[in-house]
Amino acid sequence: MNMEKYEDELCECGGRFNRFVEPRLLLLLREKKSYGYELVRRLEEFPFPCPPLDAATVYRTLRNMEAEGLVKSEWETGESGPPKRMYQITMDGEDRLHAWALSFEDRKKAIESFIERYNIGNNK
Amino acid sequence: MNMEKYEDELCECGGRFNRFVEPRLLLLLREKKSYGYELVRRLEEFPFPCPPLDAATVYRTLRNMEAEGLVKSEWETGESGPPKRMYQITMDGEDRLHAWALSFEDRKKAIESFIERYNIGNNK
DNA sequence: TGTATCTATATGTAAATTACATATAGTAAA
DNA sequence: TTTACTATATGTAATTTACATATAGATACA
Repeated sequence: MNMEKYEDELCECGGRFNRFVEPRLLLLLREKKSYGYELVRRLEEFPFPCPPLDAATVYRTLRNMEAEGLVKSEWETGESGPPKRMYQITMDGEDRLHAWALSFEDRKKAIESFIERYNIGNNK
Repeated sequence: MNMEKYEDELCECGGRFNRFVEPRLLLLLREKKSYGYELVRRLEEFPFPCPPLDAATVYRTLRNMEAEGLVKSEWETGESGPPKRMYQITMDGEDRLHAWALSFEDRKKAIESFIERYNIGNNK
């Protein structure tokens, strides 16, 4: 654990990992079809206290999700700009999103209980 | 991403990583001095929706935390049983715990907003 | 025309977190 | 004496994410 890095950049987001890339992408794609470049920016709509995800992570996660059958894609050539790989959510993807939502309820309770226990012993 | 594994074992805890080992250990050690073997069991007091952490992770995390100055340890030989490495939290550790608590507030809000946005588009 | 910027996707590599397997050794109980 | 419990530790692998870099078409602008 390199904690200089941790302290400088990451403590404000409550840990480096678990940025919830998959559930956020699934939720955005349930709302409408989209593609990597756009999703990078739409991910910032969520008030996750983290710096923006880099594009590489988003592109790679989408490809992995497609390999699992959570989303599917096809190339779309518009009037302007380079072609986009358009993604849409599948039924398996909606099921996975539902599982994420359920687990988030539990996680919320866990965080609340941590905060409460922290406050009990806090003198400052 | 190996999602067979994910689905079988991990979806119920909202993701494999970010088990919050460090903040939970810091909170337990602020309450009282303790040692690895005991902490493994005390970690289960938290209602984190996850399977228990294995001992190896706890021992290794404690050593890493000591290398960062968040805790300090000394051997303690009791009347019975093998000697224990007793840990206590340092001032740096208390500061880190405070930073964790603050970030947990943000994370709670992020999770709430995710759940809310999920429910808006949910028809089931 | 050239060049810089924006759009868009992709791969290589490394670091950080955690899981699983295994090793060691003293102690207690059957 | 064999088994189980207490207690710590290391090796290795999988998973998630960060950072660097590459490619290439489209657009703006000098």
